[in-house]
Amino acid sequence: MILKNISVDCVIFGFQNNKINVLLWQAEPGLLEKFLTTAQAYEESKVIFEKNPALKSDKFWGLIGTHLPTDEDLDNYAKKILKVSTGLKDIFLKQVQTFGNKNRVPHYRVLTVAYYALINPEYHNLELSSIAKSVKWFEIDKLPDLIFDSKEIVFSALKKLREEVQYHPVGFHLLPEKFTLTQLQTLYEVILDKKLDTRNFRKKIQNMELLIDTNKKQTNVAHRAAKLYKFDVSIYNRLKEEGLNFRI
Amino acid sequence: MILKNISVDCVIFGFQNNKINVLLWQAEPGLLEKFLTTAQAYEESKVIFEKNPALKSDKFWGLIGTHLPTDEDLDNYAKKILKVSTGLKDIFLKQVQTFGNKNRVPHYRVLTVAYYALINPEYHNLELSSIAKSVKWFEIDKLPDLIFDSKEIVFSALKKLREEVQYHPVGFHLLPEKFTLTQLQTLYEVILDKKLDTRNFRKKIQNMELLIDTNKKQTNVAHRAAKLYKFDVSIYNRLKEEGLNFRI
DNA sequence: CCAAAAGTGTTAGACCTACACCCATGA
DNA sequence: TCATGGGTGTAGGTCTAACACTTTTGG
Repeated sequence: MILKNISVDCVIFGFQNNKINVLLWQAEPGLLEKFLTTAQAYEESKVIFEKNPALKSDKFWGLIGTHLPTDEDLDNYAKKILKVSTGLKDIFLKQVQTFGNKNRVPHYRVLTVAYYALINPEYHNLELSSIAKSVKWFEIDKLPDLIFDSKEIVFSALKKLREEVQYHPVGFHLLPEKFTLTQLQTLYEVILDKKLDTRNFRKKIQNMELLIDTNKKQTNVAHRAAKLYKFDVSIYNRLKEEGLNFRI
Repeated sequence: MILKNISVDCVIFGFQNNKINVLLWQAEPGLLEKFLTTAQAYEESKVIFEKNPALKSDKFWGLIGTHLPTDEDLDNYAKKILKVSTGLKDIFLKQVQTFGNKNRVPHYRVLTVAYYALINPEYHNLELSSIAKSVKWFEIDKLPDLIFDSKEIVFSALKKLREEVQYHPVGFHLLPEKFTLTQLQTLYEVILDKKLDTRNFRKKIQNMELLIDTNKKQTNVAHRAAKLYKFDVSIYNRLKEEGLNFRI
């Protein structure tokens, strides 16, 4: 059984071509089989699809999500959606907000609990293939037409990320395991939409002692190869609790 | 009609006797009439009450809230709950999080969208009288037994407040319109659970230029009377957007 | 040897921390 | 005149902002 009045949607962010990207899908009842494990849940969801032409149109894209099955914990189910749509677990995932205006979805009263996830680019192409026809990355400033109030949800999630990134070390989740300081700086510049001073940025980062030099370097670049860093998990965990000050 | 799977609960914070207080109630179907305007919504809610003995017990207290009627916007309905339970509008109110573990409420699958509100002490006694027998302030560290996972919700809201207060000028909503710097400092000390240095605190606050001297003073105090300040609404609005750094 | 990005240090000003005494008021 | 809390300044250290050139690499 599913809860007809509640959906769980994930705003999945990636960082590619120096842009924030969002993973969207064109949901089809066929795809839902991946999520909804009982035949009944699947049938119930399908009925909802039939009633909303926008859900089936090729013109509209939507956030990855489904209605919440009655036998699933909320946070866990968001994780499950991520796992199925990207093939990944242990992804950074956080509840954004619940959207509940009464006319946000035509024909039904649906509250959407929105989450945002941050995906490491090493995994951007993994597993998407299995449901690839209708799942696609879009640059945040070139979003297609989105169903219902999904655009509002995406920008609320982005706003939340932008806030979060200033006070907690979450941005790192958008980078590969080993990254250069320039990649990190560009990431912050893109999220905060602001140019940063390279020397000051490096000093600030290095004072946090969050980064570990891997003693490796980029290869095959037509310029001086940059050092690769990873981040120190224990200091990361401490900073996550205590907060940090990244107002640069 | 109400949405049986969704409730809206408010964690209402006040600041009294130099403690954070929370407004709780012992809900009775009778009280619900104040919220649920159609007879049908009222009846449906009553049935839910009948099934959960904890809801009716005198031993347990709960957060102020009800199930969400189908014809109410989510955020607006939270405001309405506040209005009815405290008699006040234009209160600071913010969504905290949605709680959705599957067994958090016995017998039903209910997701709770939690909000927190900050109440100015000038209004602490206003209007409570109308439903007074079952609505009461409790100090945060002397909470009674709470139904379901309400205690977890209260502490999540407190954690959110504690974070919020460091980066946005929200704490002021817990003070009367005119307040002294010592009151403000005590408020921050209580929320952050940390002693602050008076001289440094005052310098920091005054540098923000958020406070306006009202040219008034306390009266009838057995010590030097403190100046009364209010805060500057335009600077408040700017800081609310830009954020501030109150990590003291 | 050229193009491209990596990497680096200093200075001036702002802000933060720690710390102790006098002032105004009502009882 | 006493008890109570209100109110203030300074010095040392740390953090921030602004700023330009040299290094390394592959082609």
